[in-house]
Amino acid sequence: MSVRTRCSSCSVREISLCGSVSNQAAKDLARVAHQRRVPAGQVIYGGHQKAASFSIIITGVVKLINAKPDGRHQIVGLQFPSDFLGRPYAGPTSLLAEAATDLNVCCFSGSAFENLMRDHPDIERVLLRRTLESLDAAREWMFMLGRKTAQERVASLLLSIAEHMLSPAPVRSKARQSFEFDLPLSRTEMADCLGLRLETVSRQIANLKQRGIIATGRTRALELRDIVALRKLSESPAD
Amino acid sequence: MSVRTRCSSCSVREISLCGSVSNQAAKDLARVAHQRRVPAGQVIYGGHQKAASFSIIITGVVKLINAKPDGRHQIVGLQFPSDFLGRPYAGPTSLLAEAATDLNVCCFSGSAFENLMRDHPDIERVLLRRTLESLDAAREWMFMLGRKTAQERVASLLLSIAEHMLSPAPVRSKARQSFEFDLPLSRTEMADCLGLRLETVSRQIANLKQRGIIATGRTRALELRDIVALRKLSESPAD
DNA sequence: CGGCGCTTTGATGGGCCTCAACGTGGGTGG
DNA sequence: CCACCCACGTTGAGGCCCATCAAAGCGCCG
Repeated sequence: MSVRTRCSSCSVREISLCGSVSNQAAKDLARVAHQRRVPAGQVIYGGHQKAASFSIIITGVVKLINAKPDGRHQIVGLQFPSDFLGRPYAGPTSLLAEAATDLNVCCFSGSAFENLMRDHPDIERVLLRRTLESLDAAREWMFMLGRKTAQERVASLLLSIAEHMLSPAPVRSKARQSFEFDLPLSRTEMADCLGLRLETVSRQIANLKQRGIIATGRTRALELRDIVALRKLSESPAD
Repeated sequence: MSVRTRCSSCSVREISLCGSVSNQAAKDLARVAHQRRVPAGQVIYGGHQKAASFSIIITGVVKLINAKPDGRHQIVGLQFPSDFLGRPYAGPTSLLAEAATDLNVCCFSGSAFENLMRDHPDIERVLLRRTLESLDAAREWMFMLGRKTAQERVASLLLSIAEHMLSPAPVRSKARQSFEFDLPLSRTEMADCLGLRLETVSRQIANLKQRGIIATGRTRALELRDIVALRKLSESPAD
């Protein structure tokens, strides 16, 4: 299940935490790192489990879910390759991390990683930067949940996913006007991201398809045919 | 305008950043700190200003606003006494910090503080902890924006404000069943927090008043008469 | 074929938005 | 002192967007 990591061949090394810390810190991290595969649907960490572990996503997408006892829940974050996964200094929380797709992750045991954090301030510095960026992203997301229409929300989500799925290739690149990828989320999951119902998401996607702004293949395949129009729809309330 | 700080008499020292770092770091911070008064409505930092400064709130409340060119905006955070204010490693952002009430803040110049961060890893560690807590709070808020009804939202906001305004006295304390304080926000601002319209907020407050769960004085005075009922309403969709 | 999970599409209703009018309190200047 | 104003809050009436309920289509697998 776990194998020794070969960092030199890691596809996200350059842009992940490991690539942003000192050489010594990177070496120490590598010593306690193991690669793991995680099937879609598996919970990676939950509010109750004490022994948290930390990891870096190599391939795949993770949902962060805020779930309440009464059954309502809201996806409050998506994590993509190179993103750091885990909650240092964790207190009791209702947050749940679940694999949205099959994953490859680079995994660190909780205690080992926390010791390394203490020894290497630059790890903490990088985590601080990334956490601040997550906070910015969360606040952008909050605007969407509070103020955007259903159409804007769906357009925003598709763009946001596209930007992460296709990175480091920039979505704005003039070289191509069209982009294809597989959605990592079901309609239900998209609705859970957006504060909508799955039927509403489905209708909005149908609408975008009808306008020729996107196209969908059989299952989760998606093609963005008019990024400019999609970006416009993601920011203005009406057509 | 600015006066030398007397940390020994600071009312939030114990629970603020200064109180959580090493003695040496606290001394270095004190050397570059100045107290300032900020009138309600003043912008403390905005997306465009390069030279950010950092501060700790001593008294008063600050709104963090995500404002878009088309005029829509959403309050994405409230900051209370002892909270840290500022965005290290800031990039371009549409975020705006504005005084919701008159403030007393303890202010650090941007460059001085960033130098101190480099010299004292424990400052960064404390910032990381606080940023992670802000992220948790933001994700709780996201659930509210995505999934709660208007009534739940208003109840949640009143409770959240009460918990911060009355701290460190715990709201759950059995000693008192009723709590009074002045709301730091107008109806419009509350609506901006909750992703609602001000009329909706007004109606929900009227409803709570009618049930005897809260009482309002003439202006912004608020009394929570039945915390248990309010907490219940903040978590369950219907009555 | 038939069952299952996911998606799509339709019909209906409700919760909140929108627009509008009125009430209220605090400040100002005659 | 009080008329006036203005910002803010309250209350009412109507409509729209999205939730809800329902049913059918589609791809997959045994």
